[in-house]
Amino acid sequence: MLKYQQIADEIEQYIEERGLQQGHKLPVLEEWIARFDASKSTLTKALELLERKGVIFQVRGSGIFVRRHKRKGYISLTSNQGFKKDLEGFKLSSKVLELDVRKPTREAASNLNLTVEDDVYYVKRVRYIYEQTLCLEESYFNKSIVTYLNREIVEESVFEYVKGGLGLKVGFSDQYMHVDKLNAEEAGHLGLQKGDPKFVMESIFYLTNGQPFDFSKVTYNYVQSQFFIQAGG
Amino acid sequence: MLKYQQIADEIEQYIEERGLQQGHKLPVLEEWIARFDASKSTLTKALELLERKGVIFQVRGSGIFVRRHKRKGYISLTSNQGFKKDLEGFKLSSKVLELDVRKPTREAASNLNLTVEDDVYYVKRVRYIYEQTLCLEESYFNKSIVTYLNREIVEESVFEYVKGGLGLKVGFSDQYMHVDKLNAEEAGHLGLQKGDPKFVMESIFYLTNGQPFDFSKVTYNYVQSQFFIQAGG
DNA sequence: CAGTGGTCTAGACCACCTA
DNA sequence: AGGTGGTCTAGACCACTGG
Repeated sequence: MLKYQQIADEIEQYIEERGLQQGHKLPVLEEWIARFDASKSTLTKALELLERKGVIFQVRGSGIFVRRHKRKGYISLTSNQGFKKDLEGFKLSSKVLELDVRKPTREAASNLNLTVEDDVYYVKRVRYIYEQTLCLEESYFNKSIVTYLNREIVEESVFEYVKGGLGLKVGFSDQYMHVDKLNAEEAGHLGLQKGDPKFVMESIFYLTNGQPFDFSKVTYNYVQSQFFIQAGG
Repeated sequence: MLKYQQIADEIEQYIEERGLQQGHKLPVLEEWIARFDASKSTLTKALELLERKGVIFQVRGSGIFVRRHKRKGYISLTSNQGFKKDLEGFKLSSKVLELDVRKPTREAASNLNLTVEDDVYYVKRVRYIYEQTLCLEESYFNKSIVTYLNREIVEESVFEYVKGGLGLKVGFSDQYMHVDKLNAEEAGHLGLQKGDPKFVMESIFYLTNGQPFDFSKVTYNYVQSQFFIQAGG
Protein backbone atom coordinates (compact mmCIF):
# COMPACT_ATOMS: atom_id res chain seq x y z
CA MET A 1 0.00 0.00 0.00
CA LEU A 2 1.09 3.54 -0.71
CA LYS A 3 2.80 5.24 2.18
CA TYR A 4 0.72 8.40 2.07
CA GLN A 5 -2.47 6.35 1.90
CA GLN A 6 -1.34 4.28 4.85
CA ILE A 7 -0.52 7.41 6.84
CA ALA A 8 -3.87 8.99 5.99
CA ASP A 9 -5.65 5.88 7.23
CA GLU A 10 -3.70 5.88 10.48
CA ILE A 11 -4.38 9.54 11.16
CA GLU A 12 -8.07 8.99 10.50
CA GLN A 13 -7.99 6.06 12.87
CA TYR A 14 -6.22 8.23 15.45
CA ILE A 15 -9.14 10.67 15.31
CA GLU A 16 -11.72 7.91 15.39
CA GLU A 17 -10.23 6.06 18.34
CA ARG A 18 -10.18 9.17 20.45
CA GLY A 19 -13.59 10.34 19.26
CA LEU A 20 -12.23 13.83 18.60
CA GLN A 21 -14.76 16.50 17.75
CA GLN A 22 -14.93 19.38 15.24
CA GLY A 23 -12.24 21.96 15.89
CA HIS A 24 -10.01 19.72 18.02
CA LYS A 25 -6.36 20.52 17.32
CA LEU A 26 -4.19 17.65 16.14
CA PRO A 27 -0.42 17.29 16.59
CA VAL A 28 1.62 19.52 14.28
CA LEU A 29 3.17 18.43 10.99
CA GLU A 30 6.66 17.90 12.40
CA GLU A 31 5.29 15.54 14.96
CA TRP A 32 3.56 13.35 12.39
CA ILE A 33 6.71 13.38 10.25
CA ALA A 34 8.71 12.01 13.15
CA ARG A 35 6.02 9.50 14.09
CA PHE A 36 5.80 8.01 10.61
CA ASP A 37 9.43 8.54 9.60
CA ALA A 38 8.32 10.13 6.35
CA SER A 39 9.18 13.26 4.42
CA LYS A 40 7.25 16.49 4.72
CA SER A 41 5.84 16.10 1.20
CA THR A 42 4.47 12.67 1.96
CA LEU A 43 2.72 13.94 5.03
CA THR A 44 1.39 16.93 3.17
CA LYS A 45 -0.08 14.57 0.60
CA ALA A 46 -1.67 12.38 3.25
CA LEU A 47 -3.19 15.40 4.98
CA GLU A 48 -4.42 16.77 1.67
CA LEU A 49 -6.26 13.50 1.15
CA LEU A 50 -7.94 13.76 4.52
CA GLU A 51 -8.79 17.37 3.84
CA ARG A 52 -10.54 16.48 0.60
CA LYS A 53 -12.31 13.64 2.37
CA GLY A 54 -13.66 16.17 4.87
CA VAL A 55 -11.86 14.62 7.86
CA ILE A 56 -9.64 17.57 8.77
CA PHE A 57 -8.88 21.14 7.79
CA GLN A 58 -5.53 22.86 7.91
CA VAL A 59 -4.86 26.49 8.78
CA ARG A 60 -1.54 27.93 7.79
CA GLY A 61 0.26 29.44 10.75
CA SER A 62 -2.07 27.75 13.17
CA GLY A 63 -2.43 24.00 12.90
CA ILE A 64 -4.38 20.95 11.82
CA PHE A 65 -7.96 20.52 13.06
CA VAL A 66 -10.66 17.88 13.08
CA ARG A 67 -13.59 18.44 10.74
CA ARG A 68 -16.88 16.67 11.28
CA HIS A 69 -20.32 16.89 9.81
CA LYS A 70 -23.26 16.53 12.10
CA ARG A 71 -25.90 14.62 10.16
CA LYS A 72 -26.23 10.87 9.86
CA GLY A 73 -27.84 8.77 7.13
CA TYR A 74 -26.84 11.00 4.23
CA ILE A 75 -25.31 9.43 1.13
CA SER A 76 -22.00 10.96 0.10
CA LEU A 77 -21.86 12.09 -3.50
CA THR A 78 -18.09 12.43 -3.61
CA SER A 79 -17.06 8.94 -2.55
CA ASN A 80 -17.18 7.56 -6.11
CA GLN A 81 -17.75 3.82 -6.65
CA GLY A 82 -21.06 2.11 -7.42
CA PHE A 83 -22.71 1.91 -4.06
CA LYS A 84 -21.61 4.13 -1.33
CA LYS A 85 -19.95 3.18 1.89
CA ASP A 86 -21.91 5.67 3.94
CA LEU A 87 -24.68 3.13 3.94
CA GLU A 88 -22.50 0.37 5.27
CA GLY A 89 -24.02 -0.98 8.41
CA PHE A 90 -27.41 -0.09 7.00
CA LYS A 91 -29.38 -3.12 5.97
CA LEU A 92 -29.20 -3.03 2.19
CA SER A 93 -30.55 -5.60 -0.23
CA SER A 94 -31.60 -5.70 -3.85
CA LYS A 95 -34.01 -7.50 -6.15
CA VAL A 96 -33.06 -8.19 -9.76
CA LEU A 97 -35.96 -7.50 -12.13
CA GLU A 98 -34.19 -8.03 -15.45
CA LEU A 99 -30.81 -9.20 -16.68
CA ASP A 100 -29.98 -9.87 -20.31
CA VAL A 101 -27.80 -9.03 -23.30
CA ARG A 102 -29.43 -6.59 -25.70
CA LYS A 103 -28.92 -3.60 -27.97
CA PRO A 104 -28.65 -0.30 -26.08
CA THR A 105 -31.11 2.57 -26.34
CA ARG A 106 -29.80 5.50 -28.28
CA GLU A 107 -29.26 7.35 -25.02
CA ALA A 108 -27.21 4.52 -23.50
CA ALA A 109 -25.22 4.00 -26.70
CA SER A 110 -24.32 7.66 -26.85
CA ASN A 111 -23.16 7.74 -23.24
CA LEU A 112 -21.07 4.59 -23.67
CA ASN A 113 -19.55 5.66 -27.03
CA LEU A 114 -21.23 2.72 -28.76
CA THR A 115 -23.59 2.30 -31.68
CA VAL A 116 -27.10 0.87 -31.22
CA GLU A 117 -25.79 -2.28 -32.93
CA ASP A 118 -23.25 -3.10 -30.21
CA ASP A 119 -24.13 -5.48 -27.35
CA VAL A 120 -24.63 -4.42 -23.76
CA TYR A 121 -25.59 -6.17 -20.56
CA TYR A 122 -28.80 -4.65 -19.27
CA VAL A 123 -29.61 -4.86 -15.55
CA LYS A 124 -32.70 -3.56 -13.79
CA ARG A 125 -32.79 -3.69 -10.02
CA VAL A 126 -34.71 -2.34 -7.06
CA ARG A 127 -32.66 -1.62 -3.96
CA TYR A 128 -34.00 -1.71 -0.44
CA ILE A 129 -32.88 -0.18 2.80
CA TYR A 130 -34.44 -1.64 5.96
CA GLU A 131 -37.22 -3.26 3.89
CA GLN A 132 -38.07 0.09 2.30
CA THR A 133 -37.44 0.89 -1.34
CA LEU A 134 -34.37 3.05 -1.82
CA CYS A 135 -34.10 3.26 -5.59
CA LEU A 136 -34.79 1.76 -8.99
CA GLU A 137 -31.67 1.22 -11.05
CA GLU A 138 -31.16 0.55 -14.75
CA SER A 139 -27.60 -0.17 -15.90
CA TYR A 140 -26.00 -0.72 -19.27
CA PHE A 141 -22.56 -2.35 -19.40
CA ASN A 142 -20.43 -2.37 -22.54
CA LYS A 143 -20.28 -6.10 -23.27
CA SER A 144 -16.90 -5.92 -24.97
CA ILE A 145 -15.47 -4.79 -21.61
CA VAL A 146 -17.74 -6.44 -19.07
CA THR A 147 -17.77 -9.73 -20.95
CA TYR A 148 -19.87 -11.75 -18.55
CA LEU A 149 -22.50 -11.22 -15.86
CA ASN A 150 -24.92 -13.49 -14.05
CA ARG A 151 -27.67 -13.15 -11.48
CA GLU A 152 -25.37 -13.94 -8.58
CA ILE A 153 -22.91 -11.19 -9.47
CA VAL A 154 -25.69 -8.71 -10.09
CA GLU A 155 -27.31 -9.42 -6.73
CA GLU A 156 -24.06 -8.47 -5.05
CA SER A 157 -21.75 -5.78 -6.40
CA VAL A 158 -20.99 -5.58 -10.10
CA PHE A 159 -18.16 -3.19 -9.28
CA GLU A 160 -16.41 -5.66 -7.01
CA TYR A 161 -16.64 -8.23 -9.81
CA VAL A 162 -15.34 -5.81 -12.43
CA LYS A 163 -12.35 -5.01 -10.24
CA GLY A 164 -11.72 -8.42 -8.71
CA GLY A 165 -13.04 -10.99 -11.20
CA LEU A 166 -12.19 -9.17 -14.41
CA GLY A 167 -9.13 -7.32 -13.12
CA LEU A 168 -10.25 -3.99 -14.57
CA LYS A 169 -9.45 -0.65 -13.01
CA VAL A 170 -12.20 1.88 -12.44
CA GLY A 171 -10.97 5.40 -12.97
CA PHE A 172 -13.53 8.20 -12.81
CA SER A 173 -17.17 9.04 -13.39
CA ASP A 174 -19.55 11.73 -14.61
CA GLN A 175 -22.75 12.13 -12.63
CA TYR A 176 -25.80 14.08 -13.77
CA MET A 177 -28.74 14.75 -11.48
CA HIS A 178 -32.20 16.19 -11.83
CA VAL A 179 -35.59 16.14 -10.16
CA ASP A 180 -38.93 15.25 -11.74
CA LYS A 181 -42.21 13.44 -11.17
CA LEU A 182 -42.59 9.66 -11.06
CA ASN A 183 -44.44 7.91 -13.85
CA ALA A 184 -46.79 5.02 -13.09
CA GLU A 185 -44.27 2.22 -13.60
CA GLU A 186 -41.58 3.82 -11.45
CA ALA A 187 -44.11 4.61 -8.74
CA GLY A 188 -45.14 0.96 -8.74
CA HIS A 189 -41.60 -0.31 -8.20
CA LEU A 190 -40.89 2.19 -5.47
CA GLY A 191 -44.20 1.88 -3.67
CA LEU A 192 -45.09 5.54 -4.22
CA GLN A 193 -47.75 7.44 -6.11
CA LYS A 194 -47.60 8.54 -9.72
CA GLY A 195 -46.66 12.24 -9.76
CA ASP A 196 -44.62 12.04 -6.53
CA PRO A 197 -41.15 13.58 -6.68
CA LYS A 198 -38.18 11.58 -7.93
CA PHE A 199 -34.47 12.23 -7.80
CA VAL A 200 -32.70 10.85 -10.84
CA MET A 201 -28.97 10.28 -11.06
CA GLU A 202 -27.37 9.30 -14.34
CA SER A 203 -23.80 8.09 -14.04
CA ILE A 204 -21.16 7.17 -16.57
CA PHE A 205 -18.24 5.17 -15.18
CA TYR A 206 -14.90 5.04 -16.95
CA LEU A 207 -11.89 2.74 -16.67
CA THR A 208 -8.57 4.38 -15.81
CA ASN A 209 -7.76 4.44 -19.52
CA GLY A 210 -10.80 6.61 -20.21
CA GLN A 211 -13.13 3.98 -21.71
CA PRO A 212 -16.74 4.25 -20.51
CA PHE A 213 -18.04 0.85 -19.46
CA ASP A 214 -21.18 1.53 -17.39
CA PHE A 215 -24.12 3.87 -17.91
CA SER A 216 -26.60 3.80 -15.04
CA LYS A 217 -29.84 5.62 -14.40
CA VAL A 218 -30.94 5.54 -10.79
CA THR A 219 -34.34 6.78 -9.64
CA TYR A 220 -34.42 7.42 -5.91
CA ASN A 221 -37.36 7.21 -3.55
CA TYR A 222 -37.60 10.84 -2.49
CA VAL A 223 -38.35 9.90 1.11
CA GLN A 224 -34.98 8.13 1.40
CA SER A 225 -32.97 10.51 -0.73
CA GLN A 226 -30.54 12.44 1.40
CA PHE A 227 -27.16 13.37 0.06
CA PHE A 228 -24.18 15.39 1.15
CA ILE A 229 -20.93 16.83 -0.10
CA GLN A 230 -18.07 18.15 1.97
CA ALA A 231 -16.45 20.65 -0.33
CA GLY A 232 -12.84 21.71 0.05
CA GLY A 233 -11.18 25.09 0.02
CA MET B 1 -0.33 33.88 -8.10
CA LEU B 2 0.87 30.40 -7.26
CA LYS B 3 3.01 28.79 -9.90
CA TYR B 4 1.06 25.52 -10.05
CA GLN B 5 -2.20 27.42 -10.28
CA GLN B 6 -0.83 29.55 -13.08
CA ILE B 7 0.37 26.46 -14.93
CA ALA B 8 -2.97 24.73 -14.50
CA ASP B 9 -4.73 27.75 -15.96
CA GLU B 10 -2.41 27.86 -18.94
CA ILE B 11 -2.83 24.17 -19.68
CA GLU B 12 -6.58 24.53 -19.48
CA GLN B 13 -6.37 27.48 -21.84
CA TYR B 14 -4.17 25.39 -24.17
CA ILE B 15 -6.98 22.83 -24.38
CA GLU B 16 -9.67 25.48 -24.79
CA GLU B 17 -7.90 27.40 -27.54
CA ARG B 18 -7.47 24.29 -29.61
CA GLY B 19 -10.94 22.96 -28.85
CA LEU B 20 -9.51 19.54 -28.02
CA GLN B 21 -12.00 16.75 -27.47
CA GLN B 22 -12.36 13.87 -24.99
CA GLY B 23 -9.47 11.42 -25.29
CA HIS B 24 -7.10 13.77 -27.12
CA LYS B 25 -3.53 13.13 -25.99
CA LEU B 26 -1.65 16.09 -24.57
CA PRO B 27 2.13 16.64 -24.56
CA VAL B 28 3.97 14.50 -22.01
CA LEU B 29 5.06 15.65 -18.56
CA GLU B 30 8.67 16.34 -19.54
CA GLU B 31 7.51 18.64 -22.26
CA TRP B 32 5.37 20.75 -19.91
CA ILE B 33 8.23 20.85 -17.41
CA ALA B 34 10.52 22.31 -20.04
CA ARG B 35 7.85 24.69 -21.32
CA PHE B 36 7.13 26.16 -17.89
CA ASP B 37 10.62 25.80 -16.44
CA ALA B 38 9.21 24.16 -13.33
CA SER B 39 9.96 21.05 -11.31
CA LYS B 40 8.23 17.74 -11.83
CA SER B 41 6.39 18.07 -8.51
CA THR B 42 4.96 21.42 -9.45
CA LEU B 43 3.66 20.08 -12.71
CA THR B 44 2.25 17.04 -11.02
CA LYS B 45 0.37 19.31 -8.67
CA ALA B 46 -0.99 21.44 -11.49
CA LEU B 47 -2.14 18.36 -13.38
CA GLU B 48 -3.71 16.92 -10.25
CA LEU B 49 -5.75 20.09 -9.96
CA LEU B 50 -6.99 19.78 -13.52
CA GLU B 51 -7.73 16.13 -12.95
CA ARG B 52 -9.92 16.93 -9.94
CA LYS B 53 -11.59 19.68 -11.93
CA GLY B 54 -12.49 17.12 -14.57
CA VAL B 55 -10.43 18.74 -17.31
CA ILE B 56 -7.98 15.90 -17.93
CA PHE B 57 -7.18 12.36 -16.84
CA GLN B 58 -3.76 10.82 -16.55
CA VAL B 59 -2.82 7.24 -17.33
CA ARG B 60 0.41 5.94 -15.94
CA GLY B 61 2.63 4.52 -18.64
CA SER B 62 0.55 6.10 -21.32
CA GLY B 63 -0.03 9.84 -21.13
CA ILE B 64 -2.23 12.78 -20.29
CA PHE B 65 -5.63 13.05 -21.97
CA VAL B 66 -8.43 15.56 -22.32
CA ARG B 67 -11.60 14.86 -20.36
CA ARG B 68 -14.89 16.48 -21.30
CA HIS B 69 -18.47 16.09 -20.24
CA LYS B 70 -21.11 16.32 -22.89
CA ARG B 71 -24.05 18.09 -21.29
CA LYS B 72 -24.59 21.82 -21.05
CA GLY B 73 -26.64 23.81 -18.54
CA TYR B 74 -25.89 21.63 -15.53
CA ILE B 75 -24.83 23.27 -12.27
CA SER B 76 -21.60 21.90 -10.84
CA LEU B 77 -21.86 20.76 -7.24
CA THR B 78 -18.12 20.60 -6.66
CA SER B 79 -17.12 24.12 -7.62
CA ASN B 80 -17.74 25.50 -4.13
CA GLN B 81 -18.57 29.20 -3.64
CA GLY B 82 -22.01 30.74 -3.27
CA PHE B 83 -23.20 30.92 -6.83
CA LYS B 84 -21.70 28.78 -9.44
CA LYS B 85 -19.70 29.76 -12.48
CA ASP B 86 -21.34 27.20 -14.69
CA LEU B 87 -24.20 29.62 -15.03
CA GLU B 88 -21.98 32.48 -16.12
CA GLY B 89 -23.19 33.76 -19.41
CA PHE B 90 -26.69 32.67 -18.44
CA LYS B 91 -28.92 35.61 -17.64
CA LEU B 92 -29.18 35.51 -13.85
CA SER B 93 -30.92 38.02 -11.63
CA SER B 94 -32.41 38.06 -8.17
CA LYS B 95 -35.17 39.74 -6.17
CA VAL B 96 -34.70 40.46 -2.46
CA LEU B 97 -37.82 39.63 -0.47
CA GLU B 98 -36.50 40.23 3.03
CA LEU B 99 -33.36 41.57 4.67
CA ASP B 100 -33.00 42.26 8.38
CA VAL B 101 -31.17 41.51 11.61
CA ARG B 102 -32.96 39.01 13.79
CA LYS B 103 -32.59 36.04 16.12
CA PRO B 104 -31.94 32.76 14.28
CA THR B 105 -34.26 29.78 14.23
CA ARG B 106 -33.07 26.90 16.37
CA GLU B 107 -32.04 25.09 13.19
CA ALA B 108 -29.96 28.03 11.93
CA ALA B 109 -28.41 28.64 15.34
CA SER B 110 -27.35 25.03 15.62
CA ASN B 111 -25.77 25.01 12.18
CA LEU B 112 -23.87 28.24 12.87
CA ASN B 113 -22.74 27.25 16.36
CA LEU B 114 -24.76 30.09 17.87
CA THR B 115 -27.50 30.40 20.48
CA VAL B 116 -30.98 31.66 19.59
CA GLU B 117 -30.03 34.87 21.43
CA ASP B 118 -27.22 35.81 19.03
CA ASP B 119 -27.85 38.15 16.10
CA VAL B 120 -27.86 37.07 12.48
CA TYR B 121 -28.51 38.77 9.17
CA TYR B 122 -31.47 37.11 7.50
CA VAL B 123 -31.82 37.29 3.71
CA LYS B 124 -34.59 35.86 1.59
CA ARG B 125 -34.25 35.98 -2.17
CA VAL B 126 -35.72 34.55 -5.34
CA ARG B 127 -33.28 33.94 -8.16
CA TYR B 128 -34.20 33.97 -11.81
CA ILE B 129 -32.61 32.51 -14.90
CA TYR B 130 -33.87 33.89 -18.21
CA GLU B 131 -36.96 35.38 -16.52
CA GLN B 132 -37.82 31.98 -15.02
CA THR B 133 -37.59 31.21 -11.33
CA LEU B 134 -34.47 29.20 -10.48
CA CYS B 135 -34.66 29.00 -6.70
CA LEU B 136 -35.84 30.44 -3.42
CA GLU B 137 -33.01 31.11 -0.99
CA GLU B 138 -32.99 31.82 2.73
CA SER B 139 -29.63 32.70 4.31
CA TYR B 140 -28.49 33.33 7.86
CA PHE B 141 -25.16 35.12 8.40
CA ASN B 142 -23.44 35.22 11.77
CA LYS B 143 -23.55 38.96 12.50
CA SER B 144 -20.41 38.94 14.63
CA ILE B 145 -18.52 37.88 11.48
CA VAL B 146 -20.55 39.42 8.66
CA THR B 147 -20.96 42.69 10.52
CA TYR B 148 -22.85 44.63 7.86
CA LEU B 149 -25.11 43.96 4.88
CA ASN B 150 -27.39 46.13 2.78
CA ARG B 151 -29.77 45.68 -0.12
CA GLU B 152 -27.19 46.58 -2.70
CA ILE B 153 -24.73 43.95 -1.51
CA VAL B 154 -27.42 41.34 -1.25
CA GLU B 155 -28.65 41.98 -4.78
CA GLU B 156 -25.17 41.17 -6.04
CA SER B 157 -22.91 38.61 -4.42
CA VAL B 158 -22.61 38.42 -0.63
CA PHE B 159 -19.59 36.17 -1.10
CA GLU B 160 -17.70 38.73 -3.13
CA TYR B 161 -18.40 41.26 -0.40
CA VAL B 162 -17.31 38.92 2.38
CA LYS B 163 -14.03 38.27 0.58
CA GLY B 164 -13.40 41.72 -0.87
CA GLY B 165 -15.11 44.20 1.42
CA LEU B 166 -14.60 42.43 4.73
CA GLY B 167 -11.32 40.73 3.83
CA LEU B 168 -12.43 37.35 5.15
CA LYS B 169 -11.29 34.05 3.70
CA VAL B 170 -13.83 31.41 2.79
CA GLY B 171 -12.52 27.94 3.49
CA PHE B 172 -14.89 25.03 3.01
CA SER B 173 -18.52 24.01 3.13
CA ASP B 174 -20.92 21.21 4.07
CA GLN B 175 -23.83 20.67 1.70
CA TYR B 176 -26.89 18.57 2.46
CA MET B 177 -29.49 17.77 -0.16
CA HIS B 178 -32.90 16.17 -0.22
CA VAL B 179 -36.07 16.04 -2.29
CA ASP B 180 -39.61 16.75 -1.12
CA LYS B 181 -42.89 18.41 -2.10
CA LEU B 182 -43.44 22.16 -2.27
CA ASN B 183 -45.70 23.81 0.27
CA ALA B 184 -48.09 26.57 -0.79
CA GLU B 185 -45.77 29.49 0.02
CA GLU B 186 -42.76 28.03 -1.78
CA ALA B 187 -44.90 27.13 -4.77
CA GLY B 188 -46.10 30.72 -4.91
CA HIS B 189 -42.60 32.17 -5.03
CA LEU B 190 -41.44 29.71 -7.65
CA GLY B 191 -44.54 29.86 -9.82
CA LEU B 192 -45.29 26.17 -9.38
CA GLN B 193 -48.07 24.13 -7.80
CA LYS B 194 -48.28 23.02 -4.19
CA GLY B 195 -47.18 19.37 -4.05
CA ASP B 196 -44.79 19.69 -7.00
CA PRO B 197 -41.27 18.32 -6.44
CA LYS B 198 -38.59 20.45 -4.84
CA PHE B 199 -34.85 19.99 -4.52
CA VAL B 200 -33.53 21.46 -1.28
CA MET B 201 -29.89 22.21 -0.61
CA GLU B 202 -28.76 23.26 2.83
CA SER B 203 -25.23 24.63 2.97
CA ILE B 204 -22.97 25.68 5.79
CA PHE B 205 -20.01 27.83 4.77
CA TYR B 206 -16.91 28.11 6.95
CA LEU B 207 -14.00 30.54 7.02
CA THR B 208 -10.53 29.06 6.58
CA ASN B 209 -10.17 29.03 10.36
CA GLY B 210 -13.17 26.73 10.68
CA GLN B 211 -15.79 29.23 11.88
CA PRO B 212 -19.22 28.78 10.24
CA PHE B 213 -20.54 32.14 9.03
CA ASP B 214 -23.37 31.31 6.60
CA PHE B 215 -26.23 28.83 6.75
CA SER B 216 -28.33 28.78 3.60
CA LYS B 217 -31.38 26.83 2.57
CA VAL B 218 -32.05 26.85 -1.15
CA THR B 219 -35.21 25.45 -2.69
CA TYR B 220 -34.81 24.81 -6.41
CA ASN B 221 -37.46 24.90 -9.10
CA TYR B 222 -37.39 21.25 -10.18
CA VAL B 223 -37.73 22.16 -13.83
CA GLN B 224 -34.46 24.11 -13.72
CA SER B 225 -32.59 21.81 -11.35
CA GLN B 226 -29.84 20.00 -13.18
CA PHE B 227 -26.61 19.24 -11.42
CA PHE B 228 -23.44 17.37 -12.14
CA ILE B 229 -20.29 16.09 -10.50
CA GLN B 230 -17.14 14.92 -12.19
CA ALA B 231 -15.70 12.48 -9.70
CA GLY B 232 -12.02 11.62 -9.63
CA GLY B 233 -10.20 8.33 -9.35
C1' DC C 1 8.75 37.07 16.12
C1' DA C 2 8.36 32.24 16.95
C1' DG C 3 5.66 28.56 15.28
C1' DT C 4 3.05 26.46 11.72
C1' DG C 5 1.55 24.98 7.25
C1' DG C 6 2.37 25.81 1.91
C1' DT C 7 5.28 26.04 -2.24
C1' DC C 8 8.96 24.71 -4.99
C1' DT C 9 13.10 22.29 -6.36
C1' DA C 10 16.24 18.30 -8.00
C1' DG C 11 16.73 13.84 -8.23
C1' DA C 12 16.24 8.68 -7.17
C1' DC C 13 13.47 4.98 -7.89
C1' DC C 14 9.02 2.54 -8.92
C1' DA C 15 4.70 0.85 -11.54
C1' DC C 16 2.36 0.60 -15.51
C1' DC C 17 1.28 0.68 -20.68
C1' DT C 18 2.41 -0.22 -25.43
C1' DA C 19 4.57 -2.60 -28.66
C1' DA D 1 12.48 -2.49 -23.64
C1' DG D 2 11.52 2.16 -23.73
C1' DG D 3 8.56 5.65 -22.42
C1' DT D 4 5.29 7.58 -19.26
C1' DG D 5 3.24 9.00 -15.03
C1' DG D 6 3.47 8.23 -9.63
C1' DT D 7 5.85 8.08 -5.16
C1' DC D 8 9.11 9.57 -2.00
C1' DT D 9 12.96 12.13 -0.15
C1' DA D 10 15.68 16.27 1.83
C1' DG D 11 15.93 20.73 2.12
C1' DA D 12 15.33 25.85 0.98
C1' DC D 13 12.36 29.43 1.36
C1' DC D 14 7.72 31.67 1.83
C1' DA D 15 3.11 33.24 4.06
C1' DC D 16 0.15 33.31 7.58
C1' DT D 17 -1.46 33.20 12.74
C1' DG D 18 -1.37 34.42 17.25
C1' DG D 19 0.51 35.68 21.49
